[in-house]
Amino acid sequence: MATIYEVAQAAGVSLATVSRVINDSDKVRAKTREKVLAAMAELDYRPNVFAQSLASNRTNCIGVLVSELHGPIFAPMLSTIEKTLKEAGKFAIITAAHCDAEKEADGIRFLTERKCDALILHIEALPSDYFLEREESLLPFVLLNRLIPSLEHHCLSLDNEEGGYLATKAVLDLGHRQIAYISGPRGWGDAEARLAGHRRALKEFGVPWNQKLFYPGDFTENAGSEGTATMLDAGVPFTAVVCANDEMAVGAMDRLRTRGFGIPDDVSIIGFDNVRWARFLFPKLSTIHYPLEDMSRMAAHWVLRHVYGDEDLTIQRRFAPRLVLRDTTAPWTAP
Amino acid sequence: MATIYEVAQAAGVSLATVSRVINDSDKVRAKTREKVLAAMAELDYRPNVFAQSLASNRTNCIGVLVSELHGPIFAPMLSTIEKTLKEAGKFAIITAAHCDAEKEADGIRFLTERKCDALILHIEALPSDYFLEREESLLPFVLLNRLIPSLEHHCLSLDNEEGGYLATKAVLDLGHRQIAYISGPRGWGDAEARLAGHRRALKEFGVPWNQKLFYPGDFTENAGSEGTATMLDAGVPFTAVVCANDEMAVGAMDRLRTRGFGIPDDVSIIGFDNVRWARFLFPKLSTIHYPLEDMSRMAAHWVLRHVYGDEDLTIQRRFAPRLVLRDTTAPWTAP
DNA sequence: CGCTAAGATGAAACCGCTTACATTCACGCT
DNA sequence: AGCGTGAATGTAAGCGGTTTCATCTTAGCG
Repeated sequence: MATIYEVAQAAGVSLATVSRVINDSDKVRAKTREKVLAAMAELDYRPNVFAQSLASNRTNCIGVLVSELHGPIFAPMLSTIEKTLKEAGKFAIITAAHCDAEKEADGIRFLTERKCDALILHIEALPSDYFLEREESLLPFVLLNRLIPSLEHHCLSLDNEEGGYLATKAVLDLGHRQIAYISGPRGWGDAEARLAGHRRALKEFGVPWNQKLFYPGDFTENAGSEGTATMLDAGVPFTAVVCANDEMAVGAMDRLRTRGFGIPDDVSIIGFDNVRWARFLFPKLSTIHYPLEDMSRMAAHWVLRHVYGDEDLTIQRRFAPRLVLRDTTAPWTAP
Repeated sequence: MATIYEVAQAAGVSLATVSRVINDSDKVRAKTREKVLAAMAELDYRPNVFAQSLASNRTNCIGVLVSELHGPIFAPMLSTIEKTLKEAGKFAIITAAHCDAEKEADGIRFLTERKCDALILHIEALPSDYFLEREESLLPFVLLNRLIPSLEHHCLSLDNEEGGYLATKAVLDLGHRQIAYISGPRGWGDAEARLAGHRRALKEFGVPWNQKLFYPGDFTENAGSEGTATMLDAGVPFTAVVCANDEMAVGAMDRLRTRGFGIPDDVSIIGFDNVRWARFLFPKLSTIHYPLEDMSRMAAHWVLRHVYGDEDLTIQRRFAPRLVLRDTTAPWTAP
């Protein structure tokens, strides 16, 4: 592979000049630039990324850390981030941390070692303090889907509470009053916020909280199924089940069906996230739309704006969920 | 950030020695090693990846090129590859090429510029010749899901023909004789092979080919839906539809349902791929299992074996699809 | 036509590490 | 004690760029 030195020779200039045309910033006479470009083309020259990064201490890489590479949330997220960055000539370095605090810290360390210009983080386990303590020392970072009070500038987040509210309000508006709820893991920000929204809706409609219509799930299909069975067996009848994500809604649907309930004739179901396959289900799943692509794109824009100085980009930090009514929800009418 | 030089000073040795303990290969006296490690810990030293790569011309990075980062095939594939490599202390650099020959070539160029130690490629558009011409000049590479005759060593592939055969045979075995087929894009290797398997099964059972029971799709849900409508309108009755992937099967199911057909009572459906949500559907989708995780892991192993010399790994290059019978297929009995 | 200043180019010092080769060290033997 | 030897360590030359600063052009102007 040709080096900058050979290009310089071929073009009859010094390496400094070649370097200048590579970083097409400095003043190089048009004629000289031509010569150099010609030589570069001739030799099929490609700058050595490592030498560049070593010398310049810049990498044009943005580190992206997520819990998993697969899954209906992360995969589209990565896809959007990568695409947006690539369009801006930047490159994403992706790593997975598997919802483990230590691995998340490792991941951040890894990306830092790689001298990324910035970090886009979807943190699941690391406490907010981690970032509060490091606001200054860490590379520039955006947190996707977390809202840390005094760090708002770094946070892009979905209003999960509002989403939880919208989901439950949707079935309340349809006349349901006996509503079961399957939550995400207790203690997780998203899950708690969605639950809080649920409770707010109940309160607003004057429906008392009933512990027997609550099941603490873990966002898996299995939890949806088990939770439904448990609540069915608890003896308190319900006409709707609100799930904190679509995955659990699938489990709930399946279990209800095997127990002989019609959806939505006997029981309405609503999920959360609006993952791609939600509309593949039968009946098509009503759910809360999580503007995942918008948020992912915005994370990339945040970096382009704040790290690379693209002033044209406007940054939105707070995102609103949206109700998507499909076929698993129906009005409730007294039998 | 501390440099190797400072570590050397702190430990009272030369940088060469520090370098030796970093690459813990060479003979360093145990006591010296201790001193150096202590100094490294003391200074919280992290080697500069770029300086290392520049000097050594090795990166510990494996380039991975796929069509998309999202989707039920690519996301799990990336996830598995990344995980396997990480466990071996290697790192994946991931890039997407969006099914475009030029972008695929760009992607390979990109990964080559980054001086990856090897390439794992899921190529969609680039012709086999590209690789035949470059077998020598390219970085070590594995092709996922393509079988190029004289390049078998580089190819991991699924027996798509056999998969196509199994799918159609499954419904034939159930007594169906009027079988519609929705294929993938004509000209794509996978799609053509699956179709060939379908035809082989038909022939084996003495069922004549009927052009009206064939619809050339494109692997999208919409194609499944449109294809089904088209064939329904063609006037040739059918009792089963075999789809070249699960996505199209969803479309087919939906369309059949809106036209008033029961699944599987009136029409059986079988897909291909066994994507994660296939069992979320109702009825649960019968399909052909694509051993995606096995193949992805094997791609990582190929690299560990052939590039990093891990002799313990055995490499399997050919993978067999497997029939997964669930609830969308039922025996056909004359009305 | 000569002088000046701005603009274009070049020389050389780094960036932080690896590695071939030279040097030193420690130790067993005669 | 002196020597030979292999192992441990040090020296210094890159790896391929960027960037500061000095030097050389060039054009404009009196």
